[in-house]
Amino acid sequence: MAIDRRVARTRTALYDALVRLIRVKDYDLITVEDILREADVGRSTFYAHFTSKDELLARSLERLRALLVKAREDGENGWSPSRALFEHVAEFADVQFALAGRRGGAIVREAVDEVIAGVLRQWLPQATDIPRELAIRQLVATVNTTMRWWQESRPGMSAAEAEAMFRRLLTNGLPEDICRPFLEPAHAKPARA
Amino acid sequence: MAIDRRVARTRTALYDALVRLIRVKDYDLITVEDILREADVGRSTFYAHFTSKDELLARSLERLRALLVKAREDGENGWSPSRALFEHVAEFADVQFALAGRRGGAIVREAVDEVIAGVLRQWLPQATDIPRELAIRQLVATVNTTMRWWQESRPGMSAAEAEAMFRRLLTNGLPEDICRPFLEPAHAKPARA
DNA sequence: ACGTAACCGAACATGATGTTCGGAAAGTTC
DNA sequence: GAACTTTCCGAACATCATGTTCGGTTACGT
Repeated sequence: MAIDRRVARTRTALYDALVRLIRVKDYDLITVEDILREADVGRSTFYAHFTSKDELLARSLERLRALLVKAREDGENGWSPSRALFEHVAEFADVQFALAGRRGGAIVREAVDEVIAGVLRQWLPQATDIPRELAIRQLVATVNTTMRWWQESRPGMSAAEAEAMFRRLLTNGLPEDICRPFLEPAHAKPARA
Repeated sequence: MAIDRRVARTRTALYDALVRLIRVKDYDLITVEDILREADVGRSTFYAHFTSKDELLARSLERLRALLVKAREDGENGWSPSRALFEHVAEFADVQFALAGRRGGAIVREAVDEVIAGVLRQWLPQATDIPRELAIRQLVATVNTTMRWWQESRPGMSAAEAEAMFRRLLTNGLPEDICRPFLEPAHAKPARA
């Protein structure tokens, strides 16, 4: 009693269609009808499987979760999960678009964050020093930040380099001298720039 | 030739209404009509001032920008801009709601990030070590992460404590031992590398 | 007090969402 | 491969939010 071929077909058609569209236009400007047209699926069929576009997105991100889990289990190329993630994004660099758009980008990033946070909750040990949930969120945010910066400001950079930047940011933090104007009161300041 | 009282009145009425609503319901479930009702403003009037709900949000966040700039200039209480920001959020703790909601939360957070990034771009010096834009984004992301964690997981914590946590995260980064499962391949399981 | 600019609100066009339903077209089982 | 079951289709429909228009009213500035 396996799953009906038709449902599998329909669903992946929808997943693929969404991804294809997301590369080309801001997520929240994509209408359900766009997806229907792209996937060549009937309207009522869509709502038989998903309650909304957002649910489709969330469900289609199961693939990302799977990729992360697999990357850790296989240890392919001796890569860390972190490295695997960056390499993956390098391959599908057009996803940049998904993370870029203002309104839509925020929504997609949020969903991606949730997936990554999910796997990290299973992987990371109890923190000794810092509250665990905070550590997880910070880690996720740093991934997100680095990726976005990489894709937007340094699209030429290799995945390896980007990942190195990420590690540094994550485990060293930011140099204090850069942050000073935010972390210190304004007094001891020479001339205003 | 000052600004017509009516326009000032209308605008602040709309700003206030939006903030009031945002505390109570997810940003993207708020309709323009909700805002109109809450602010007691006519439909056509709204569109005479703003092109969309999102623009209203962005413009109303001018207040936040002003607060940050002022906090730095005054150096009130000898507080750093960072501290001032956390204190401010403590006062209006209900804003937590704005940052929480999934869809709407992501949008609001994005808009807030943009404001903070904007002021930091004027404050932070050239980075020696790390690309400036990356540093800015990382700083903003860390503020965001800490705030959210504070409001969601440790609502009782004082602004001072939360800000201390923020500084630590920002300038020290995360302890490596926590991150290991993400940064190392799964093989090298035995402790120590 | 007068002229002007802003506000109101109802009406309208547009376009997206989500539901319903009968019939066609798989798929699955024996 | 026939019978039974599930899914898919697609058109029609109700609903709701958006954004625009316009004539009439109100309140501002000088």
